[in-house]
This record gives sequence, C-alpha cells and structure tokens, in this order.
Amino acid sequence: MEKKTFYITTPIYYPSDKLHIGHTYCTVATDAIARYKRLCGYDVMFLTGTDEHGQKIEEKAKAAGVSPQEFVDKIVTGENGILDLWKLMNISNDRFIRTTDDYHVEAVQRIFKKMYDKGDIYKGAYKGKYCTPCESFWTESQLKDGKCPDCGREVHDAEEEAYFFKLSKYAKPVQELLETGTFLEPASRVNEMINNFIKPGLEDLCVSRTSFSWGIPVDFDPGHVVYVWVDALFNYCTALGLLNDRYDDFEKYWPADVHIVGKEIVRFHSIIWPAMLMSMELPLPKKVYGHGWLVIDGGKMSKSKGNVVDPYVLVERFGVDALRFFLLRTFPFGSDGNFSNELLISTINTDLANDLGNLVSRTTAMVEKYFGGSLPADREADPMDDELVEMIKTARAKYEKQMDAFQLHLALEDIFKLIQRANKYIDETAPWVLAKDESKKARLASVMYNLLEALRVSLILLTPFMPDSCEKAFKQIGAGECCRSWESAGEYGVLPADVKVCKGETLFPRLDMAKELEALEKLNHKAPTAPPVLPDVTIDEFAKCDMRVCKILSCEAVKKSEKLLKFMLDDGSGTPRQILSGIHKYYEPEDLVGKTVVAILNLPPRKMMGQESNGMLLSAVREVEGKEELHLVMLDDSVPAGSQLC
RNA sequence: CGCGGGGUAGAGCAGCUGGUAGCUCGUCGGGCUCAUAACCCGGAGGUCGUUGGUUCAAAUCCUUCCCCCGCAACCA
Repeated sequence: MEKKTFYITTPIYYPSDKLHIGHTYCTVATDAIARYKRLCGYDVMFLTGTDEHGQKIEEKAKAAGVSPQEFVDKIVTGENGILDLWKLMNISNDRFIRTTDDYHVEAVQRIFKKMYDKGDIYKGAYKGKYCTPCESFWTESQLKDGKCPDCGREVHDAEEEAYFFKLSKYAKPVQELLETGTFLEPASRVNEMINNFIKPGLEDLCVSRTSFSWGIPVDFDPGHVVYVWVDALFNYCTALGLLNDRYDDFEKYWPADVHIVGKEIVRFHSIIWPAMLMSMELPLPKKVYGHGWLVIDGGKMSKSKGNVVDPYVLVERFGVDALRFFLLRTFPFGSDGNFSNELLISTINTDLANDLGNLVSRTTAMVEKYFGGSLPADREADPMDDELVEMIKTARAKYEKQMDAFQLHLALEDIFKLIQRANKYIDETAPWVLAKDESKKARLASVMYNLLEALRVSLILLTPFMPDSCEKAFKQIGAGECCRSWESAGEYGVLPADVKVCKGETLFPRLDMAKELEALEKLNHKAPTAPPVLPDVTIDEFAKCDMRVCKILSCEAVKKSEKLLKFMLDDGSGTPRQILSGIHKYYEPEDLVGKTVVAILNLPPRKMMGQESNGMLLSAVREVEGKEELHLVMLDDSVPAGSQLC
C-alpha cells in the first residue's frame, strides 16, 4: 500500500540579514512535526527556503557594493549562512527553494501570465500619495496627519502603472474558508483577519512594481517585476514542480497539509494565498498555522534594541538538542514566549539533566551494578508497578493527540510526566534495598525492566525533538532498532527480557547558571566584524563631497521626536546653517554646544519632522554586540570653522 | 472609541464551555543514597489589574476604567 503523504512547509525567509533565534524557532518546530510524521509512517515532504527578491535586498546589496545575487548568495550559502544554520540545527528538510532558482523564476512567469490571461491580473494604475523628495509611494492610511510619514512634507496624488490581482473577486470564498472549518489556526487569529482585513473590504492587490528591478521580470511587459505575492507564495507549489520541469511530484504532495508561518504573515497565507490558488484553480492547503513570537523582556527582538539572539552562540555552548528542546518545550507554540538565557539554562538543568539524563544514568548504573549489565529472565510483578506500566501504555496516545494539534509543548509536558513518574517509582521501589536480598532478584529485575521500558517509550516520543541525543540514549538502555518504532511506542514489554545496557557518557551535563551566563556574555562580546570595504571611488568622486569643520552654535531637541536634534552651525560662511541629526539617543543637546564637528554641506536639503536640514553631521558608527554605537566626529577646538576636509 | 493579545504566589506560565486557585523555577523543612550535590515527600506564599453587574455560586459571563505588548501592506 502507498504510504500516506504529508507536505509541510516553513515560510521562506528573507535573507536581508542573518537569521536569528526567531527564525530558528519556527524551523525547528516545523522540523519536529516533520520528523514526527515520518516516525508515524507518513511519506513526508518538508520544504523550507528563502525569498530573495525585493527592494530591500536591492538596497542592501548596493550599500554593500555587491550585486543582489552576490549579496543573497553570501547570506544563504555562505559560511554561517542559512544553509549552515539549518545543518547545524539538524533540520531534516527534503528540499530547499530559493526564489532566484531558475525553475522557480520561469514557473512564476507562467503563473503570472496564466492569471493575466484569465483576467484575474489586469493592468491598472497604482494610485497613491507620492512624496517627491523621498521618492516614495504611500497609501492614504499610511500618512501621518495627511503628510509623508518619513519627512512630514506635503504629498500629492500620483499614479504608477502596475498590475493588479483581483483580490476583491475572492473576498467571499476566502471569508467562508476562514469562518468554517479549521483552515487557520490557532482560532484566535481568525477574528483578527476577518475584522481587520475582510470586513473593511478587500482591495485589489498590486502585484508588480516598476520602482525597483531586483525581481522576476514580467516577461510580456519589460520594466515590470513581479512583486512579492506571486513570487514568494507560489514557492510552495513550484518546489513540487508546478509549471516547471525541475520536479514532478506536485500531484503527489499538493495540497500542503500545513503551512507553518509566523503571526505577522498570517494575513498573506490566509487571505491572499488562498485567493490566488482559487484563481489558479488549484486545491487549497489544508491548514495554515500561525505560531507566536519569541520576545525578550516582553518586547520584540530587533537590531536597534541590540537584543537579537544568535542561535550559533547558543548551540556552541549548549548543543543542538538542548536548544531545540528548550524552544519547543518552554513556549506554547501558538502564542508569544519570553526568551531568556536564564530560562534556557534552567530548563536544560531541570528537564534534561535532572529528570531525563539522570534517569538514564541511575537506571543503567543500577543494571550494571546489580546485574552486570544484563537482566536475568526471572520476573516478579507487584501492584506497585501498575501505575507506571499504565502510563507507559498510554503515553503514545496522549502524545499523538497533542502533536496532531501542534501543541508541541503539551506533548513534551506529557512525556516528562512519565519521566518524573519513573523517577518517583525508583523511590517507591527502593532497588538498593532489594539488591541486598538475594531472594528479591526477580523483583529487582522487574523494577529495572519497567524503568527501561519507561525510558524506551519516552525516548521514541522525544526523537523528533532531539534526534541525536535519543540515539545515544537508546544505545545506553540497550534498545535496538526494533525497539524504537512508532508501533512499539504504544506497547509495554518490547525490550528483550535479557536486555543489555551500556552506561555511557553523560547525556546532558548539569550547567552552572552563573558560569554559563558569564560565558554567554563573553561569546556575545566577540570582536565585532568590520563591514567589508566598499568598491573603489575615484579621487574626483571623493572630491565632490564638501566636508567642512563647523562649530555648534546651538543645539536643541526636536519636539515630538525621539531621535532628532536640531543644530545651528557656524560653517565659516557667516550665516548659520541648520542641520538635523538623529542622534538624541547618544547625546544630550547641552553637551554639544561649542563643540567642533564635521559636516557634509552639499547634500540636497531634506525635511525631517517638518524642519529643513541642510547637510549632515559626520559620525563614526559601528556595531558592537549587535548594537549600534555612534560617536560624532569631533575635532580639536583650535581648528577654525570653515576648514575644508580633503 | 483603528484591530488584536495580555494583566493569576518572588519569577515564568496554566486554568477562562462558572462550583474547594494549579504547574515549573526559587524558598523553607523532611526522606533517600541507585544517580549528573541529582531523586522523592511536605510547608509557606495569591483579596486571580480596576469598577459595577448577572448568579445560590465568577479568575472563569456582561460592563467601566487603567496599564503592558504587537499589528496598521510585507522584520519568524
């Protein structure tokens, strides 16, 4: 009989920067589910990948002085890049798609054309508010007080030619999809989608851009590139071979059983994605699951806060399995979780070292000590065993129920109830007492056997979460391949009666909290890497920048602004020059008056918070421990105002 | 009144189809000695953000207000 298939995906990540613990969380969770399904006997297809186009990457590449393709290549396939990270995290994905892959590019062009031919994509005008100095389009709702949210200037109506997808046409069926059934989970996200987006009315969606070029070209209309929606979302299909020759198992695996996504992209996956599939007349995925976020001290992780957690550092220190386990055991998968190093260390100690690791250790040690490593065949049961044996028998069913509902943390909680019960069982049966009485050997053997069985079942169920560690533990308790199957996890008495154990290395060493925190601190303080040198400029190009020494005449904070300071400068010309600078985070205005600084004068004027800035103060900037550090360039006060830098 | 989530023991969370308030860590005391100073048992500690209401009964349903977080066209 053909195995049942199971198709599961992560989002495709945006490689504009290194991935952090949040991305890792999502991928590890998906991996655990994929491994679980394989364990259950499914033919699993597990896809992850990267979404590599778009304006932001184009800009970042430019700033780094490389082509967009070189830029993403480095982040995706380079050292300590995304592929390396997934390898490190022991991710078992079957495929990895990059939206710059040839087959995907061609397929997307065909999909776009097909929707266009059908009339679901049409050429129109992208109407919006345009801010000329910022060269940006804004929608009505983005405006602040009717003005540009970036610079505060007036905006005017403008049109840009663009292609649109008739999202409005599918509003009804999408709403029905969300309201009935369990397409989107957790259910709490459904209301948000309907109230926020569907009820106000779905507008047609702009699916092409002319304002940047790093994207899949619309092959029948040069100048347009396909915007993220069609490009990124259809990865789930092209990776199986839809409208391309690279793969041919679309029929086999589509529709997806579940798309695991972060809560911020739930909207795209639960509204836009089904609408586009309806347009393509393709079956819809069975489920979209929106997991929560890892937050730090109740707030979001972000570069500017300097609180981004690097998975490489944690794995280096604690090992892959400990990190995988921690992420999935500690946080309810559907809602946000508060990450901290303390919590990580204490979870490792409590669950992995004290409970699981120590149980393996004490059990194998006793079998070696009392029986030379191999149990005799004689047994003697006791009513005292009933509760533990009952738990062993029912563990798999409980676990399965939680796993199928993606309640990973609850599944793990159940396993640890069994492990804790086993620890208690040792206390109740007191094997060290039995061991002193030669006539109790059979009874002692029963106790040991029950412990090994409890461990065997626990380990099978833990395998999707900690594959490597479970493998080691199986060896220690003498469980061969036949004793590790899904079927055997539902039964008691699978280990051979004369099972041989082998006390091995400590699976999870206990950690010293203070020492570990200190070590982590040091690892995070690794010497910051300097960004690469930019491509050459000519001396003439350099000479175009008019940089001069200025004295700060006055400085005040711009009201209502967190960051901006307003400077009046003596640039040597006789007339004061006004410059705004976003450095309030680093300096108080009164500390700067009278200082000698450097400014570039010949930048085009720019309005910020409604005030004009004529130039820019030069600062020395670098990133230390993920946090931006900034120092104004200050010169000796003896240098006269107006001196030119060259 | 933009939308959503949350405010429960020192910390982190569960309970929220109404009926003695629970878990993990920490803390205090006891037990055990097979084990990774681990394991097992017990105690202390909460007027469940605030106001009013429904009810025999509310952390749990409705209402007022306060505070925190996220989203508001693309940062998991």
